[in-house]
Amino acid sequence: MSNSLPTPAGPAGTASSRVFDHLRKDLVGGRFVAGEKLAINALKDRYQVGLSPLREALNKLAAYGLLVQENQRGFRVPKLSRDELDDIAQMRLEMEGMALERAITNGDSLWEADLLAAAHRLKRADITLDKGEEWEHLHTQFHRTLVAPCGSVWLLRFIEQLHDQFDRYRRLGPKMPTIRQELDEQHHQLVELALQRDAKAARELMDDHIHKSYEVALKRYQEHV
Amino acid sequence: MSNSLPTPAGPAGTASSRVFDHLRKDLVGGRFVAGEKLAINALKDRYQVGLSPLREALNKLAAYGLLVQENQRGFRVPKLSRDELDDIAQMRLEMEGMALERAITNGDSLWEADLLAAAHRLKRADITLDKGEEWEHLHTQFHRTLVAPCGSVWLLRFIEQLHDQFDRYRRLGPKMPTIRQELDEQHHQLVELALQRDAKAARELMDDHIHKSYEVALKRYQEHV
DNA sequence: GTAGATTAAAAAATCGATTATCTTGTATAA
DNA sequence: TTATACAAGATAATCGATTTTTTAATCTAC
Repeated sequence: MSNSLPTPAGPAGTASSRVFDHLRKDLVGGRFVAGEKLAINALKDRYQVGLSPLREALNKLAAYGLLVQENQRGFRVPKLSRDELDDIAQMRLEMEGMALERAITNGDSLWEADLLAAAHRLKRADITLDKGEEWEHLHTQFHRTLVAPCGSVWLLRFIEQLHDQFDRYRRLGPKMPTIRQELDEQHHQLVELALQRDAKAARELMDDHIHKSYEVALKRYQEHV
Repeated sequence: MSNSLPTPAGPAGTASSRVFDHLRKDLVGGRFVAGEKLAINALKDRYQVGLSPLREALNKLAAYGLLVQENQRGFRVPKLSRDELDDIAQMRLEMEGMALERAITNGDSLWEADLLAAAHRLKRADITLDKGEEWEHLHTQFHRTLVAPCGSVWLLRFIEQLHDQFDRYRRLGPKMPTIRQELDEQHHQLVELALQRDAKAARELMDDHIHKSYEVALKRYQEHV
C-alpha cells in the first residue's frame, strides 16, 4: 500500500494531515458550495490550524481532485455538472466491475470474513443510527472491502478517488428511504454472490447497484441546481 | 478540464507550481534514486526556492503518487517493484485500450489533424535530436493526443498518472535502439488505424505497443536492481 | 556484550510577518 | 455612456525564524 493516500491521521498525526482528513470529509459531504472560492483565513479559524499546514492540505486536495487550484488566485470547490457525474458513474462501472471480478478470483477466506463483518456493521448502523457520518464511513468501508483483494493498488486508488467524487453528488440531498432500502439489500446480495464466487452475476449486480446510485445522485443534482 | 492537474506553469507561474513541474519531470526521469529520502534543505538549494513553496509542491506530488509522505518523517521517492510494474502495465492496457476505442468513436477531423501533427513532430525529433527531454515530451504528447477525445476527463487523468508511473521504470536505463524503432513504427500504425476508424485493430495494436514497452521497462528494472 | 535510557544533533512541521498579486471601487477621458 | 487608468484594500504566496519530533550517538545497568 506504499502508494495509497495516507491512512486517516489519529491524534498523533500532523496538523496538516488532520486538516486534510477533515477537509476531505467536509468536501465529500457537501459542507461547501460547489464552485465556491475558499477563504483561507476563514478556514484557518474553522479548522483551528495555522496557514502553513492548511495550505499544504489544500495543495494535496487539489492534486487529489477535490479542489481546483488556480495560480495566484487560491483554491475553489470544483463545480458540479451532469457531464461529470455521467463520466464518474461510467468510470465506476468499468473500474469497480473489473475490481470485483478480480477480487472474487483472488479473495481468500479471510476476505470472506471481512466482507461478512463489513456488511453486518453496515446493516447494524442502518438500523441503529440515523444515517450520519458513521453510516457513510461504514458504507465506504464496505465497498472498499468488497474490491480489496483485486490485486491492483492502482485500481483501488482510482476507485477510491471516484467514490469521493461520486459522493459529492450523491450526498447533495437528504436520504431517500425507498431507494435506499433497495440499495442496502443489494449490499447483502453482493456478499452472497461474492461468497458463491459467482463473478459474472456479482458484476451484473454491481452494475445495477452503481446504476441505481447514479439515479439517486442525478436526481439530487437536478433538484439541487 | 477543470479537474486536471494544472498545465505547466510558465514564467508567470508561482514558485510552488514551477518547482512542482520541475520535480515531477525529475522524478519521472529517474533523477532520484527509488526509495531515497528527500533532503528538503538540499532540494531548496537545487531548485532555488524557499521552504514553503517547496513543501507545497512535495505535498502535491505525494497526493499524485510520485512521492510517499510519512507523517513526521518527510518525503521519500517510492520504491520500484516488479509487482507494481506489472500492475501499472496491466492498468495501462485496460484504460488506454478503453480510451482509444472511445477516442476513435468520438474523434473529429480536428483530432485527425492533431494526431498527424503529433506523430510527425515525434518522428522529426526522432531523427533530428538525440532522444532527450524533448523527445520524451513529444512522446507523451503523442499518446495524450491519441486518447484525447475519449470523452472522459477522469479516464484521461488516470492514464496520465499511469504514464508517469510507468515512465519511472521505462526511463531507468539507456535507449535500446532496436526495440525503440519497432515502437516508433507502431506510433505511425496507430495513427493509420485511428484514421481508418478501425477501433478493434487499433486496440490490439495498442495492447501490443504497451506490452512491448512493458518488456523494455521490465528489462531495465531487472538490470537496474 | 546487549538492552534500555539519555542526550545532542538533525530534520520536519509550524508560526508570524512580509512581499507580491489580484480585486474592487472610484475617477477621468473619450 | 463606456472604457481605461489608477489607487486602496484584500488575498495569495513566500520568507525567515521557532517549535516539535525524530534520529543517531553515547552511556549505563544488567
